Amino acid sequence: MLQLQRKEDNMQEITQILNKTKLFNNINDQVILSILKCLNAQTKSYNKNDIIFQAGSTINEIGIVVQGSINVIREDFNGNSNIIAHLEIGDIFGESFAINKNNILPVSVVASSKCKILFIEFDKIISPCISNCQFHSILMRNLVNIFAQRNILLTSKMEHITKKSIKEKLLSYLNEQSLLHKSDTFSIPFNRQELADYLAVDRSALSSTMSKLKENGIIDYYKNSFKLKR
Amino acid sequence: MLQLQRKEDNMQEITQILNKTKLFNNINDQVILSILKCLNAQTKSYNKNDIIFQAGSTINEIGIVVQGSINVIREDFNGNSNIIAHLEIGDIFGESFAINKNNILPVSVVASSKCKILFIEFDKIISPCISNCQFHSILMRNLVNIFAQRNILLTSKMEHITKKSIKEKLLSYLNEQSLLHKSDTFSIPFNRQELADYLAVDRSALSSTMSKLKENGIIDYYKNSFKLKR
DNA sequence: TTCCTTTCGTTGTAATTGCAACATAATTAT
DNA sequence: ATAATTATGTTGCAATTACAACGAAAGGAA
Repeated sequence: MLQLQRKEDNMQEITQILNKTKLFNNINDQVILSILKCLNAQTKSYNKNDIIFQAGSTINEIGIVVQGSINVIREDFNGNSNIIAHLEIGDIFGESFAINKNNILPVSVVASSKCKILFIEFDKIISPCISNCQFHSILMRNLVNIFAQRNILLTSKMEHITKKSIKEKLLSYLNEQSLLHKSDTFSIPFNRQELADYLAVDRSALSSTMSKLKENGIIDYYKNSFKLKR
Repeated sequence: MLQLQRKEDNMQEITQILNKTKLFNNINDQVILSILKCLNAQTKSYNKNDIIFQAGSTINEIGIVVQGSINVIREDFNGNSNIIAHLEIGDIFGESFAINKNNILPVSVVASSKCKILFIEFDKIISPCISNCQFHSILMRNLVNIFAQRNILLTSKMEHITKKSIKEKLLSYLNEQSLLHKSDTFSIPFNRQELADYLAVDRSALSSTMSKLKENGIIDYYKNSFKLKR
């Protein structure tokens, strides 16, 4: 059963958590406090398995986990539910959907433990506040930054994954890394398993492909250090 | 050779184009004109093959195609260039990178024909303007909407594509469509080839998979109308 | 209608991949 | 140093897929 508790929380505790998030990046604690007031941010507490957002609905608030953890799940037509993300303290959710009431949630958000969520109305973030506080625009910029960053990551990942063979996927990724490092020699932030997961391929098949590429003199590598040859 | 021409354009013509774009959605022509002035938007003309944005650089302006067309290309380490997008009149580019000077362009933008680009400084969009014009926030909202929309599309596509078999990819997609239509019967906006491209699989292999699923009574379909059974 | 074009389904084959199982190397803990 | 754990490489096989080629069906145009 869903149980909600709405109460005035100690916002100072929450501030400690928020100042480590991307949304409140570059904003000091006192200012965070005043922004929270200005935005009329509210917290709600949930028990394990309580539904925070329901698939099929629309929302107008973004959520930030300030205690406990939550799962983002998708239920298929047969009722099988699938965890597609696990979010912990400091993580933000709902931002892509809260912005537009035409966006229907394709997933549900469920408390995976006793947790506390800070909600902020999207409208209040996006509209200049009455007092026209100068830090509002920093918050706004941080928000757009979060979107842009995720967009860049998703787009480039998509480019790699849509290639048809493991070889192509890998080289697509390595080429991008090479470009970003402006060098044919660079390190990547993944181990083999993580790289395989990122490229959505089997780890051993990836290892095998890498070996062949090394054998053919196309790449060289040791652990997570790579060199593109030719 | 790169040839730039900067001149005062007939902004009224451009307004006709802009009012059909997502960025200037819900903004009428006169207001667009005043926004363009407020943002000090500038146009530049390019000849075919001129470089508009160079990979490896950083940018602080978004671009909107108002004449001709452009290509987004990625060059690999061997110098082979790959067209990854073709943009036409009304299309926006650079928005994910202009927001943050730490974001290095992994792609180049090149004129694929004689073209004219409208540039708007991202800072001017994101910071409240001095005259605090009321439509600035609409523009801002439209921008964030563009980000959010693309995010949603990319995220769900990613979810489907990362599945390992064609069957799983297809069912993942169909389940989502079913959820969005809130029905087990629905139409999709793709023909077979487009669906195959979207899921990054071979068309005939997709057809074959679909036939088997129909045979096994898991789905039913006719052209682009589908029904999930059980 | 008839012709033409596009879309879709089917089939066979070669190639690729996932998977499991194991070997080896590297890292960490004791 | 030794043991335990983790990361990486290798191999064979079964399953899946891409690809090409073809034919049927559907839709449009003359």
